[in-house]
Amino acid sequence: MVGHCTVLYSGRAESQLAAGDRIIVVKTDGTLLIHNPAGLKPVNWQPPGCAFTAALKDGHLFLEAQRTKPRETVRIAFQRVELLGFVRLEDQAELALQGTEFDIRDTLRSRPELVEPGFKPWEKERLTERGPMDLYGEDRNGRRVIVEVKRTPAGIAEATQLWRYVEKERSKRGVDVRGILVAPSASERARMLLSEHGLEFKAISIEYLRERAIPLAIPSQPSLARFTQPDHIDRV
Amino acid sequence: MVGHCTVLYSGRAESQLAAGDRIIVVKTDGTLLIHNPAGLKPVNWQPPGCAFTAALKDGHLFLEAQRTKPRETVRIAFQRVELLGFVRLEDQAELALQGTEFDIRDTLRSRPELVEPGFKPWEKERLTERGPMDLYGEDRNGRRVIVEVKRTPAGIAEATQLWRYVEKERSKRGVDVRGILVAPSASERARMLLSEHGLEFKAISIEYLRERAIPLAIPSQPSLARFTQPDHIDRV
DNA sequence: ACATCGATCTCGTTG
DNA sequence: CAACGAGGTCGATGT
Repeated sequence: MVGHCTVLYSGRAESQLAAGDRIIVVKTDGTLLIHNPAGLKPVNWQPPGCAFTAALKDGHLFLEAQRTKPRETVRIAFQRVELLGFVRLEDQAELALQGTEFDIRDTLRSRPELVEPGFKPWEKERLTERGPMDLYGEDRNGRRVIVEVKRTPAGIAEATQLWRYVEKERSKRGVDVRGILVAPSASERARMLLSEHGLEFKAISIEYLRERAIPLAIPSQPSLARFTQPDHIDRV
Repeated sequence: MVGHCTVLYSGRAESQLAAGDRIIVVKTDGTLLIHNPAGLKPVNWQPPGCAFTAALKDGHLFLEAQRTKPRETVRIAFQRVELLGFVRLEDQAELALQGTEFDIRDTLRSRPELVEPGFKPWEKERLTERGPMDLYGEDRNGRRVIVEVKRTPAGIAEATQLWRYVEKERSKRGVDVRGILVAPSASERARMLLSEHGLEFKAISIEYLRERAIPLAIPSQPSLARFTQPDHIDRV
């Protein structure tokens, strides 16, 4: 739908939105999206699973989306409906995505020398009382090594995360536990925190890793052949 | 737009999406949204600021959205266009939102006794080399107090965040620095980490705080009167 | 149901 | 511009 409307939200927080033109999407799984003319994120929304009620009063359309757990309500009052389309959609396809942290961790597990020559990872996602460690193993000298992997530039929060794991492990096993933060880069403060606690940073090039990644099985999609870019392009 | 299409994404990561029916939204600020029939989040997207190119080839529509910084491309190949609407949207309204962490922090700053009787906060956000602290001040005995506020149940990450701030302050000022995590609740592991480092947890009720909140100026919106729920409701 | 963590996070703020 | 942190985060995974 497209229309001129006001929006009220009440639940974990509260919000009010005065009259304006918006794009509204209602999905069959109980999702509601209300989009401004600009911006990526919806100005208001409701996650899947909510119940819709609609009503007409004085020639105006009202739409309400309610969900429980938590109890939240979004109410739309239309002053004018500009466009209303109804389409039954069919979509079996699943998104194939490569380049996630998960991929990087798997690559490093099968090519541990990229972290450090002699590194022997024992486990990935080792669960501890301080949370799950990305990689856990030992170095060439038999010292315990905890590795935290990031696909984006690491900040102080990521350094702190590694510190959290290592500190507990050291208190249990003694000081002989190393911690390595593996990321494309690290902020100055992140490096500071690492060095203050005897932790290490290892820069990795994502592009380098991608070349060395275990080739992932991409679902066969003959239709993708259609993506050959055409010769003539019209600027919109 | 609504149509049967395939989607390729390449940029910070890579993705392929086989043919299916989707809802596509193109905004004038250079935003692209591609939505599955189900789910809140778009299956593919492009943030504001990208350039669109469109083309027809063999009777099929192709749409490409490209942005720089980082260089990313989303390409859509339509097998069939089910619906195409074009509307010029006008929207001056700004969302008014209450109940954020910012609101809670302001409430606690003007009613510091809700954190602890005798607590005297000094500044709103104290910027340090370990990041900005929510509240900083002293208790009734003149001891330094660092407060980290959360509006949602606190986990180990939130406890670690407070720990990060306090640890640095202690190393500079001596051990006499207190840290208090203020949140609706805290996980078992979060409480464990706090107690292991001499930090404290203070439970607050969001509802209680909302009642005591400084009344916020809600923008005058006469149109909101239209939100009176109608008598007759039709279930969709 | 809870806890933890990644995300093509996005978004605002601040230095 | 980078960095840091919130988000009505969402969503996926494991206990």
